[in-house]
Parts: sequence; C-alpha cells; structure tokens
Amino acid sequence: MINKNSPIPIYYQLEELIKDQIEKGDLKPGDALPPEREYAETYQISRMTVRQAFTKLVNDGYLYRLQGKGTFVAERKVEQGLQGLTSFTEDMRARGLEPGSQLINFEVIPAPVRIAKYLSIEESSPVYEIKRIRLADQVPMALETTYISTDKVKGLTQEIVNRSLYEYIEGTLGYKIDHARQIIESSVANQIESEFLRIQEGAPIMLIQRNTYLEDETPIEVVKSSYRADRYKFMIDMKR
Amino acid sequence: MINKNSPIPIYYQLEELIKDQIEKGDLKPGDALPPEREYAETYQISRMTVRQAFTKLVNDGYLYRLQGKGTFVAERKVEQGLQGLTSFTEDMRARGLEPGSQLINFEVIPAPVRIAKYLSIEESSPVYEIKRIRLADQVPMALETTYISTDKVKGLTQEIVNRSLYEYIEGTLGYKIDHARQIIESSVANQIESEFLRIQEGAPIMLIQRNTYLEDETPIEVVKSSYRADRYKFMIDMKR
DNA sequence: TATAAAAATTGGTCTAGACAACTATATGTA
DNA sequence: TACATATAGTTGTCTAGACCAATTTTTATA
Repeated sequence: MINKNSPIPIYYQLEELIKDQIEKGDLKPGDALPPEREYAETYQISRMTVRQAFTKLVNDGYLYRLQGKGTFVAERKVEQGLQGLTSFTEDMRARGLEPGSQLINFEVIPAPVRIAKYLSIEESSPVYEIKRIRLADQVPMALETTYISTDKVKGLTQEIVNRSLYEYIEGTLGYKIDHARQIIESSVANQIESEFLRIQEGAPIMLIQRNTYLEDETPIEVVKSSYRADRYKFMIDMKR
Repeated sequence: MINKNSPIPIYYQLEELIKDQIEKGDLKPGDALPPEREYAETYQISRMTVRQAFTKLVNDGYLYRLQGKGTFVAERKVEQGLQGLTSFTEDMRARGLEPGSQLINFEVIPAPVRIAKYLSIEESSPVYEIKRIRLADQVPMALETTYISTDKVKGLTQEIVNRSLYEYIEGTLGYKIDHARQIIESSVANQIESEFLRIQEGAPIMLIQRNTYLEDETPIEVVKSSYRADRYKFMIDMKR
C-alpha cells in the first residue's frame, strides 16, 4: 500500500490511498477514520507524516476533524477551487453533457486597450484572439473569446487549441496556473450573440469573464464568455 | 512578539505577526520573507512550527513558496472562501457602498416542498421566512428571502435579524458555519421583482441561491436573492 | 442505581534534529 | 571569457518522541 522507498512522498501516497477508499465507498460519508496513531503504527511511519496527509485532505474538503472524537469523512467533497476553470470540457462532462467546440476565429491581433490592461502588456502588442462556439450535446451553450499574449505563450496553433489549450500551457510550456478571478453578470443577448447561440435577441444571458494568473500574479489569459441562461447555471461550492 | 507561554499557539501568533507585517506594508508583494530557519532561530522555536504557520498562510493565499529560492508575499491575497457570503453587509462595504436593509416580511410558515428538501426537514415543518430589500447607497440592490428551520435556529426575532443573523447563529447558538453552495443564474425581472427593485419588468436580474451548511453537512439556511444586473456583478477569486 | 472521579482515547501543538531536492553563487579550469 | 564543478542556502520530507486539550469510557463511590 505505502512504499517508503518510493520517490513519491509518503504523505502523498497516504492521501491518495484515503481518497481512493472514499471514492470506492470503503469509507462512507460520516465514517470515522482509524486514529492517526493507528495509521502511524500500521504503516510504520511517523504520526506527523500521517497528520500532513490528513491536514491536506481536511483543507481539500474530504475530511473533518473533531478534537477528542476523531477524523471523519465529509458528507460530500466540497468542490472548491477552479472547478470548470480548467476547461469548458470538464465542466460539461461534470454536468453529464457531451462537450463540443466550433472554432470560428483564430488570429493574432493588436491587443485592445482593456485586454492589454488585463494581460499587463502594452496596448496594441500582439495577442491571440480565439473565438469559439461551445456546444453541449450538439447545442450551442456559450460564445467564448480567449485572449493570450503571444509573448507569454509562444507557438500556439489552431490545432493545439482544438486539442487542449491548458495542457499546452501547463504541460508543454511548463507554466503553473495558480488562480483565477471570475466576474459574472447578467445581461441580454445582442444581435451577434443571439445568432451564434440561436436564441432570441433580448433573451437573458450570463456573461462570465475569467482572468487566469500564475503564482506571481502574471496574467496568462483572459476569457470572455456569453452563456445561454436557459441552459447554464453557475454553481460554486465554498469553504470557510 | 512571540509569547511561548501564551495559551495561544505559537504558529498562530506567527501567522498573525506576518499578516500584520503584510497589511502594514513592512512586507510588500513580491518580497522574500526571511528563511524558515531564521524565524526558528530568531524566536527560538522549532522550524516545524514555523512551517505550520507558513503553510497556513500559503493555503490562505498570503504567501507562496519556491523550493530552493524562498517564500514570498503573494501579489494580492486571493479572496477565496465565503467572501460576501457571511453577509450582504460586508459584500457591499467591500465594494465601497453603504449597505442598508428593509424588512418587508418576517414570519413562520410551513416549509414549501423545495425549501424543506434543501433544509433536510419534513415538508410543512415550520421555518422562518425573512424577506428583505437590500439597499446599497439607499438604492435597491436585491430582493432577498431567507429560510431557516425553527428547530435548528431557535428564538429568532425580527430584532436579531436586523442586527446580525450570522452573529446570532455562530456566536449565540454556537454553530460553526463551514461551507456553502451557491447557484447563480441569469433571468429577467417579473412584476414583483420589478416593483421592489424599481426596475422595468423584463430587465435583466441575477438570481443567487445560497445553501449554507455545517461541517457535517447539516443545512442551516437557504437564501434566494434577486439582484439588479445593472448594479451588481458577482466576483470570485479561486485558487487551484 | 446514580453520580462522580479516574483512565483511556483522540486530535492539537511542539521539539530538535536528519537528509533530500532544488536554486543560486562562488570557484576552478580550459 | 566561457563553462563545468563545487559549495552554500533554501524549501520539502520525515522521524520519534513529548505534553496539552477535549471527549469518551471505565471504574469507584455514595
């Protein structure tokens, strides 16, 4: 179960082990876990190492601790963090819908003033502008425009965008996306939106702008989306 | 600075000390903190204790670590968690607006079926229904209805609601609110909403439903709000 | 039996190290 | 000078305990 000679940290192995048990149902919501000291004894590791794993799982919403009583499986994992942020694709799959995408524009343009500000670059410096219709079960769900600086993300192609933009940024380029700010507002569809989304002009839509950053606050991308309000609700779980 | 004989944990004292330095500007975004070993030496505490404080501050978005380089002050604190969740009041203040409230209904009613489901109680068991118009700089911002089980939260009065509902639930009753789920959707104002919010019927509004829970997933309250889209944007920062 | 006291159990905090992994800097060499 | 190498500094992981705080269980007592 736990390999002490592995280069993978012990606390991380234990984390995954417990998460597996929760997902497989061996540990059910409300169940008490064996005490920390028992894990330490069982796997012949230090209790502090066990606590390191537990603490991470508590922060991630899998467990909660009660002093003097024990450590318990949370009722359901609180989906905090960038759920749906990593990709439209994952968001739709989580909703049980089949994601699709239709590229309608891919070009390099001089950055509009507001986009330049969000990306912390000079006005009119080159940025990729990627316009897509996002589909769910073959029906238009959102109209999405992504802006990325050509300086920060080099060598972007249409083909990469169609495969997986995030995989390219994080995997190939080695950036580590750390956090994002989203601004959500209600509006009504204008003529362009109504055409692409196949809804009436004036129908309610949800505008979502997402700015993505690295650890040191370097902006990586700006995404502006218009979602059909009749098909999309924004859900978010938050932990104190 | 650090009192080792205090009943307040050392790691917590150190946390507060560093947060203070960040807020006072002694530590600026991007600055490297003194190394962990130096803190340990300076305050004559164990490095593991220093790490416990650092780790918490990293999780909370105040700091970030780079192996081999050091620990740095984050560019700005990522406001993750229940920002604006604790109260409309705080949300408005953070936006530089003067919050106000106008109670339009306070009564105990039999729980409607959907509310009962959300609160995990029997249909028609008694719940408080609290309807308020929320004001920002004296202008209507949202129409808000709160449902709370009379069993779980006893002795609620109009006066308490006007003062601070959360303070009563957390302070007086000793519940510890742990997490919440919010569902956000776009819509257009119906006749009732348009009257209370002083907007045209059909104008865009943002519907926000918030379900609040304790650690063990006991539901505490359900809040349904209709915000004026022309005055309100929902902002959220997320950390990976 | 009912109550109070003691003991056991569990998570919370803390120590004083050790070595690994990674980064930056100084040093030596071609 | 340019490049490889050694060295020092930093965070990352881990140990084997210790004692504290809160809760539960057991035991003793009235």
